Amino acid sequence: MPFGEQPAYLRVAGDLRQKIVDGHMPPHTRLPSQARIREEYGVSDTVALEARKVLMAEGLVEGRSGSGTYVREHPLPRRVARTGYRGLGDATPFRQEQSDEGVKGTWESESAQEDACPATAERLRIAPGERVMRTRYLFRSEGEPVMCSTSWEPLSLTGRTPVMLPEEGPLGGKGVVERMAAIDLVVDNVTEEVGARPGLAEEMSALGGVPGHVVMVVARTFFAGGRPVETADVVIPADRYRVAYHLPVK
Amino acid sequence: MPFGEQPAYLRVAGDLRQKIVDGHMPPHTRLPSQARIREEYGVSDTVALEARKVLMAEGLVEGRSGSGTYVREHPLPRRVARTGYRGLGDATPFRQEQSDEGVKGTWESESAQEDACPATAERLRIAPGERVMRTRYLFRSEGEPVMCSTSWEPLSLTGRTPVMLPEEGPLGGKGVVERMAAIDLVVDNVTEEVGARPGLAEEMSALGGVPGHVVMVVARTFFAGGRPVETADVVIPADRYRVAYHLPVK
DNA sequence: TCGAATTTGTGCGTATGTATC
DNA sequence: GGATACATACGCACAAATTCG
Repeated sequence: MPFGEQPAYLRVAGDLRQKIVDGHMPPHTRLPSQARIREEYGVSDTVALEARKVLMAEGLVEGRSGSGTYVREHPLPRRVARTGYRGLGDATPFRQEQSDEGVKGTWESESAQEDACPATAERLRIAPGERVMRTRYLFRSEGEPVMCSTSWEPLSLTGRTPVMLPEEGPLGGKGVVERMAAIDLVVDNVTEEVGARPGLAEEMSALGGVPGHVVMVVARTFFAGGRPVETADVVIPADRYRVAYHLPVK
Repeated sequence: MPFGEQPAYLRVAGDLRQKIVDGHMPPHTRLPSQARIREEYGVSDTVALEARKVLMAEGLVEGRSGSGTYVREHPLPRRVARTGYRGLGDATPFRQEQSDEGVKGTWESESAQEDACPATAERLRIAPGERVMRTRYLFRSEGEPVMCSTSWEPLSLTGRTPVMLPEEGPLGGKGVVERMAAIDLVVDNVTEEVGARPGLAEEMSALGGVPGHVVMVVARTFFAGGRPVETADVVIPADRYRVAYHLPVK
């Protein structure tokens, strides 16, 4: 390989990538077969294979054994979890999207008491093993599952109050801010930490994707007077959505 | 290959992975060399190579040419891009981290003029093809590359002013807010849209990873009086970092 | 329905360049 | 400089899946 040049398989991958992002090879187009690549670029079988592997790892194409290698759809991600928390009832990212963009949303939930695991305990600043209310959500937009989340609330705060179960009673489904207000806890701060990783098989089957697709995980914690009152992990498929924040400067 | 068995390279990779997560091979341990693997598992050179590639793609190990393949530190994700934009000079996520966590950071940059592509034009609310200043950054912390970004500023705002080049002149490297203040543009708002996807080969080689590792992309736009003055894509490896936001409620 | 051709995916052996020790 | 080790590259073989006549 001549001096200062990039490896052949990256050069081939780069050329094919260009044609994909340029639109010369729209989604569902079949890439040249390994043999064709070998001929067209004058490279070996190994180089053609490695080039395809790079594009597959990047999620741009998908190999179908016996058939070919195809350009995948790259859907325009929609915004979700638009923040600013400008009003009551904006408690979950989903309810926000609902109000912000007029999307009809529905959700299912399931609550149960459990002992706080160490990670949850640290986020809620309680002792590990203390009782918490865990609620799992699956949010849908027009019937399609779009994200799921798990939230935890310390029972030392909500136990034996009307808002102990997030989705039941007069304030059921109203969001953390309103529910906590009902028991004289003024939610005034929230932290969100956004991470990303390959989706687990469980999550992706619930969200209608395939394992290995990238998901974003928003670890959100609500505070009332410096004290954590709820924390949640929101799992969002990254190929369809973005998490948007709007902040003042200074 | 016998019936119902997984590929040899996955079997070898699985065995090595077990030893790593079990703690039998703690961080900084050197893996058996390709030749040793070939002998110990009775497989070919290719299989040993593919097995190492799997572990590298999973981020568990890191190959150092001429030296060996080493178990990587288990990366507890650190916070980055802590927001709130509480003060001047907090213009880039990196500079924030610098001030927030006392991390010594350095960066390289390279600026050039170009025509705005349609996507950039929309974000800056200018006409496609209008001239912009593009600046590419690679940020390092203690020598290690941690994130990279590309920013665009309309030359209709900064052209023929002392702050046209972000990293030169008296305000070079001072951040968007201060630089724009110097030409009487008061930056008062910022939007950040967080997405995630598999990293491209180019990005990951710059960031010390391999293609396919998950990255987060923060699309940030600064506004002055409702008008976009700078937009940037910040690429952050998701296995090592999280993007943290702290927001008031209401 | 069968079978041939194509294509991906896996696997083997080898050779060479280059970084590190 | 020499030995070691990774990284790239070439050429080949075969199984499984798919496509198509």
